[in-house]
Amino acid sequence: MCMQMDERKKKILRAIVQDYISTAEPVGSRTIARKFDLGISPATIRNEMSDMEELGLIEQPHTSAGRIPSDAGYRYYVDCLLEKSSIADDVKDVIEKETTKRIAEIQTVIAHSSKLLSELTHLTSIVIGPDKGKSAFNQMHFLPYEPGKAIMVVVKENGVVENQIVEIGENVTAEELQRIANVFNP
DNA sequence: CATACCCACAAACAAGGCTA
DNA sequence: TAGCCTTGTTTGTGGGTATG
Repeated sequence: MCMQMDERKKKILRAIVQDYISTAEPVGSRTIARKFDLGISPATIRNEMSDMEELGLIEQPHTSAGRIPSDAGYRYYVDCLLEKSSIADDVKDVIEKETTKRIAEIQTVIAHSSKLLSELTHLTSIVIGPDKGKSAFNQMHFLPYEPGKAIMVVVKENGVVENQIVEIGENVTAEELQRIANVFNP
């Protein structure tokens, strides 16, 4: 599932994704060297970035800009670089009880799932259903952005990755965000 | 052991794009 | 338009390895 890549490339890709998510600006080698303290020079980072661009993990908006994560880069980040946490047993029990109920209509299932998620998380829930010509999401992750806000990263089944800043509660922790995402993810 | 070669890395430089 | 930021390329250096 995750292509073989040395640890240094993984660190650089993680830095690019995290910095791009927080700034929404292309990330340069010098920026990475300065902000993430990887113990290597910008020139070395540039060489690694060049390799990762060949692999299709990052891309360059224009000649003199930094790099941004490609769809494949986001996918790799979500699948291979993000650490997943387990769901608490009591939460699992609630989900299992609710999901075994017989519900005939799809709209009711969606509404019911959304309501359950909101009750479990005390947050706004979002349901994305498959639509003609569009794809459903494959994985979802939330990344803390600033107090009261998080970045929602959605990886669709066709590999397309979308992200959006969403409002959350002031006191929601990163662990809680991860738990919410785990409810959606397989 | 001495030498040659390869590889990784860093520094310096030129060039292109963006912005105030 | 100047200054800044970024990239790609070139060059030099140091460490590891192979060979005679």
